[in-house]
Parts: sequence; C-alpha cells; structure tokens
Amino acid sequence: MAVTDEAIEKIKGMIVSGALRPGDRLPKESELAADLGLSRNSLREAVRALSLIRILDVRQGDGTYVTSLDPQLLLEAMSFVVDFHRDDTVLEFLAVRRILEPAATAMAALRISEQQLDALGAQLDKLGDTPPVEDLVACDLEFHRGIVQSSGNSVLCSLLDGLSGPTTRARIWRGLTQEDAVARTLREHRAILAALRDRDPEAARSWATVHVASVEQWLRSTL
Amino acid sequence: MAVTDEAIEKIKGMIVSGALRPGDRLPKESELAADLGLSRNSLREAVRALSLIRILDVRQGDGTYVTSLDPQLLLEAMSFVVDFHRDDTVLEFLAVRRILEPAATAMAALRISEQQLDALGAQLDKLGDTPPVEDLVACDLEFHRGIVQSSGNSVLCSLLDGLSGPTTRARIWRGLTQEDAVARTLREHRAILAALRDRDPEAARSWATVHVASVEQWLRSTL
DNA sequence: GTGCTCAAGACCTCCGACGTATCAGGTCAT
DNA sequence: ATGACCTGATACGTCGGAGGTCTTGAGCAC
Repeated sequence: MAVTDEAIEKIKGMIVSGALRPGDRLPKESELAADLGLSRNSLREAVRALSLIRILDVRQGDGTYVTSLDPQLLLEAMSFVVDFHRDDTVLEFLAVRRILEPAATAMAALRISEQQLDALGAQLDKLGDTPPVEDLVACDLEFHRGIVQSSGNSVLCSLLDGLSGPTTRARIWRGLTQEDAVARTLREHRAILAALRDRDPEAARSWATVHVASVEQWLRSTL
Repeated sequence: MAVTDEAIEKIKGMIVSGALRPGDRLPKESELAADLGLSRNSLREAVRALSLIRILDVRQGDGTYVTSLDPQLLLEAMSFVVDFHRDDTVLEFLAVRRILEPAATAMAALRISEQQLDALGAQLDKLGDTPPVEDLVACDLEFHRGIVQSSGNSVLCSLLDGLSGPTTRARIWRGLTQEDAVARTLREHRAILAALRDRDPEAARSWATVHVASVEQWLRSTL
C-alpha cells in the first residue's frame, strides 16, 4: 500500500479510535508528516482527500481541524458523487427517493411543529398559482427539505438532500414545465401539507408517494 | 479558490460534460498539470482526492483512468464515511435501513431467480443451528446483500451495503450473541426466504421489518 | 509460437524553497 | 485606558526538480 494511503488509514484510525475528536486540531503538516513517517507532500495528498469528503477542515494560516463529523456534513459529500451519474441512472436514484421520502413525510406528520407548518404554508401561499420555473424549483426543494428535517433523523435528511440534489432536480424540472405539472405539483404540495396538519401519517405517506411517483412516471416516459 | 480545488472542479467538469468518459485515460500527470496550469504536486492532490471517492483509478506504471462510475462503485465510498460515525448516530443509520431494507426485500420477492433462492437456502442450511459468531455475521451480511441485489436497483443495493457496513454490523453483533439472538436471527432469515419463495412481497416486507426492528430494539435498550 | 529480457513510460516519493493567509501581541494616537 | 494599526511568528499553499518503483510491450532466444 502506498504511503499516502497508509496515512489516510492512520488519520482515519486516530479519529475513529477517539485519539482525535471532532473539532480537534491536527499537528502541523511537518510534524504530522514526521510522526507518520512520510514526506509533507505525500501527507498533503492524504489530508486533501479527507478534506474533500469533509472529514478534515483545512484553514490556511491557521491549521487543520477535524470537522464536526455530523451526518449532515459527511453525507453532503454524497451530492458531489451523485453529480457524476448520467441520466440513465437517475431513475434508480429516484426509486430510492420514492422509498425514503414517503417514510420521512410520515415520520414528520407525528413530529412537525405548528411553527414549521405555518412556515410551509406561508411559503406555498407566497408562491402563487403560476410561479416562474426557477421559483418553483427552489420552493420544491425547500418544501421537501423542511418536511424531511421534521422527521428528526438527520441521516435520512442528508441522504434525501443528496438524492434530490440541485443538479438532478434541475435536470428533471427543465422539461417538465410545459405540461400541467406546475399546477399538479402545487396541488400535491398542498395535499401533503394538509395531511401533516391533520397529523395523519398514512395520508402524508400516500400523498408523498403520489408526488414522487408522478415525477418518476413522467421521467420514465421521457427518457 | 485554491488551485487544487480548481483542478478538482475542472476534472469533474471534464467528466460530467462527457469530455472524459468512463474508462478513458487521463493525460499523464505532467501534461495534465501543464494544461490546467498548476504544478504536478498540486495536481496530484486533486487526483488523489478524486481517487479516494472512486472517481479516478490510478495505476502506477500505467496511467490514470476514469472509473466505470457505477453507482455501486461510487457509493462504496460511503462506507468509508459511515465508519467515522460514533455509536450515538448508529440508531439513525439503522432507522434508514429499517425503511430501505423492507422495501428492497419486497421488490426482490417479485424479481428474485429460482437459482438465487436455492443459493440463499443452501447458505442457511450450511450454517447449521448453532454457528460460530463470525460465521453468522458473515452469513447475515451475505444473506441480505443477496436479497437486495435481486431488487434490481444498484443504487439501493449500494446504499444498503454502505449502511450495513462491516464495522457497524460487527459492532452490533459483538454483544448480541449471549441471548437468544442467534436462533432468532436464523428463524427470521428462514421466514424471509420462505416469503421470497412464495413471491409474497408483503410478507417479505413484514419479515424484513421485524428483522431490522429486532436489532434496533436491542440496540436501543443497550445504548 | 512461447517465454524471457530489458528499456521506455508513468506514477510514487521526497526535498527544499518561497508565497500567502491568519492570529497574537505590541505600538501608538486618541 | 481604549481603540486602531502594524508587525512578527506560524501554518498552510504552491512550485520545481531529482530519484525510485512499477507496468507494459517490444525484441530476442528457444
């Protein structure tokens, strides 16, 4: 195994074992390189790799720190990965979202706060009946994120966030605007919100399923 | 933005735009560095980072290639990330698995081949009634992987593979062996297999839910 | 045709130097 | 005494060059 890969494993080990805790500062590059028995250049490759996936946070002029290691932060790196997938695998991602989103919406029905409900309602009202496409996309993303956050599971939230990432979503919406999809989306959003207000998990789950399935169906007919 | 980060974005752009396709070979380090306008050292940091998340495949003495970009390959990197989470977030990961695994098992009930069914059955038979712990862990992992693969969704498969990674699984099983968990697990595995043989998605879903929930319950009472 | 040898090509590692950003502490004017 | 400003130390950022190691494939002997 290459020395850089060894260094990655060793740093990972230091964090997993608890020798380095979230927020801790690493020794400076020259010292750490000496400790691990490799050159500063090779160590930097290891640090850069761990920095890309949000394990480490490098600040020039200051030092290198272990991030909070929150699921939200680490899974954020997944959206980077999702960007690499071509259209032919989008359906598979959407199928997973079709499983997760209804479950998350059902969970949210039991936990969402009145305040959050009002915020979602205000957001929908502000949008109007015939919003510009860009506003609809942004709103759609925000609407679902708000609900999923109320599920109380940050892993689930981050995962869905990655799956529904801006790139994928934008690509889907791009051609979806010519039909009655806009009105339909708004209608379904209101139905989901109503189910949440009723604290009705099964209704919320069903409407979320319908909502994702409609996107899936359209996409399947188009590709 | 640092030159290395720029290089990461540029390489990503070349792949996403289609200028570089899966399996393509990149120009040699010195040429690519010159093209992108940075030093070879800095470029290597970018390549190493993309290599960690399985975007690039570097072969010493040969060259650097774009990987197949299969969902399976890219999401494999997620297990690396999951390893960093401490026990207190394991429950959240398990909750997500509790959503995905029953759905995947139900999907598999409709698509799994007779051959695959026989293989799963043979695997269970070979294990016997009181297997060693290590064999049980390996078998458990293999059993679920085999089923999920039959769901036909490689994204779903890779995701569950990451969530149920060796580390998490081993940590859970470590203390689970003293009780009646072994016999219970084997019984549930056989029930899942029976439901698959019957091509009964709802029974398969239910047994999978029970199976994951029992682990979750045990873990919740222990932590 | 088969197997071996060897040289070219590409990545691997290291070193040393200099640039740049951050932070802490001191200086000076108010 | 207080505040802004300056300056030095510190740590990361970037670079160029020099060997080392591994893979590959051409060429040669059998």
